[in-house]
Amino acid sequence: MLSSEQDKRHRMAPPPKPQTMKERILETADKLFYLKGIRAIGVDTIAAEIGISKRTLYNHFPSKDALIAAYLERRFVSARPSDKPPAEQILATFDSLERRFAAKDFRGCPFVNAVAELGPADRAVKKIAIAFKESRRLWFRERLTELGVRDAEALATQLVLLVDGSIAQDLVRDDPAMARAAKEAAKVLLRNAGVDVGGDAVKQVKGRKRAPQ
Amino acid sequence: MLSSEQDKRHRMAPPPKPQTMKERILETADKLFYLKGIRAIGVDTIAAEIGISKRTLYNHFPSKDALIAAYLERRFVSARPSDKPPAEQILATFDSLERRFAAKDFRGCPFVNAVAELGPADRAVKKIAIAFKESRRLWFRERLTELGVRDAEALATQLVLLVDGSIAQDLVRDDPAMARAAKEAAKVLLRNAGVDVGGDAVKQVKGRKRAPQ
DNA sequence: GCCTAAGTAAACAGGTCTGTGTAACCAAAA
DNA sequence: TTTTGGTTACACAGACCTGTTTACTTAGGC
Repeated sequence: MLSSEQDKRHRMAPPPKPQTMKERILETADKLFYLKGIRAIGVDTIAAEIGISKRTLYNHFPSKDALIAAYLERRFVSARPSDKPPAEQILATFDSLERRFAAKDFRGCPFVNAVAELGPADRAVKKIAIAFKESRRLWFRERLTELGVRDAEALATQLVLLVDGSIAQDLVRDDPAMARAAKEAAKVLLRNAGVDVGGDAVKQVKGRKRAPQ
Repeated sequence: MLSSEQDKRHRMAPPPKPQTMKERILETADKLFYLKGIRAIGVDTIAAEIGISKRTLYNHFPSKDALIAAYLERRFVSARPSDKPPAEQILATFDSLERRFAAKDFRGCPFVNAVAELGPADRAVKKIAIAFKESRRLWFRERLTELGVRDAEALATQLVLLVDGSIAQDLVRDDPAMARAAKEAAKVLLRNAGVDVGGDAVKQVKGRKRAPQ
């Protein structure tokens, strides 16, 4: 007989369930952990927020620790490649920071927060936090090397200090201007290293010259 | 144990007591809150560490929240006056940071940690954290003004970013070199503002010149 | 000697947390 | 049909938390 009901395989539109249960749990855990704090949120709260039973949550993650680890790993997204010139990419980092600060759901660096909350004894958390910080430092270093900066290693570290400093300051002060201050400081440091960041004369540049933009 | 003398100091209190019970509670709370985290330490643990009953603790502090507030206020020590030239004072800040990073009991900024742990909803904690950050910024600004720096306001903010950035980085990486990196960045920023920090030519200085100690 | 203040010990109330156990349910697959 | 697997609802264990209560002890000051 011809089926009066629709083909079961393509029956419903994705809107209600576009993602798997595991993803839904992770997404909700991310939101709550980040916004309210890892220790402040219990697994009950997460399950209730999604509307599932706690048992289901534990069917997907063996423990809260595993959920925390998955949360941090999910936050560890690598930067997308960009075709903009390296100096612009570096400075754009701070613009992006400023935008994030302005959002009302910004609550500092999830990795720093996790280490602060869970303490240094939690090796798993610390390990991924270190990996994240190092990856960002390497990202800066790569761009600086591209720019021909002599001591890219040291300058990358200094830029990272500005990033984390502005994040910490914004966390307590809620002042997106911290990102702009960091950007200005970064410009000075870059200029001092011979990078052309526009707006001012440069002491001396390594032989290679870059076309503006 | 090594604490036979220390024990005496606590036990056999000479007429002018070396410290009152309230101070002992605060000192212990400070150590544990800072090292292990505020949420990780219960009042029982603090009382047990001192060897007093929980009731005694509650006789001195009406609630754990009050103890937390007292802990943070105790951490809020203002800098001692110094007769060294301002530029040296500023740079010495980073040397002091490096020394603190090297100590094994360093665990980041207690105010940032408290905000990260307790969340933005805890207004009392956030308030004192903001006050502390602002006081440090003003300390920098004062010295910069003394040095005749034009935009002391902006530069003070940038120096604060370096301080907090190195603290955050050291918290996750345990790398005291972060303080040195911050110091080098600070030197560049100061030099750029016309301050003589030694070791390099200065673009242009405001009329006032300081004797190099 | 007596009184007061402070501390001790231990239980307790009422709450939260993580994680498990159990029985029922429901839909799709075999 | 029966089976299977994911889910729900709910109770529960065991631990820990803040804060209180009760009853007892101790040390000085009068």
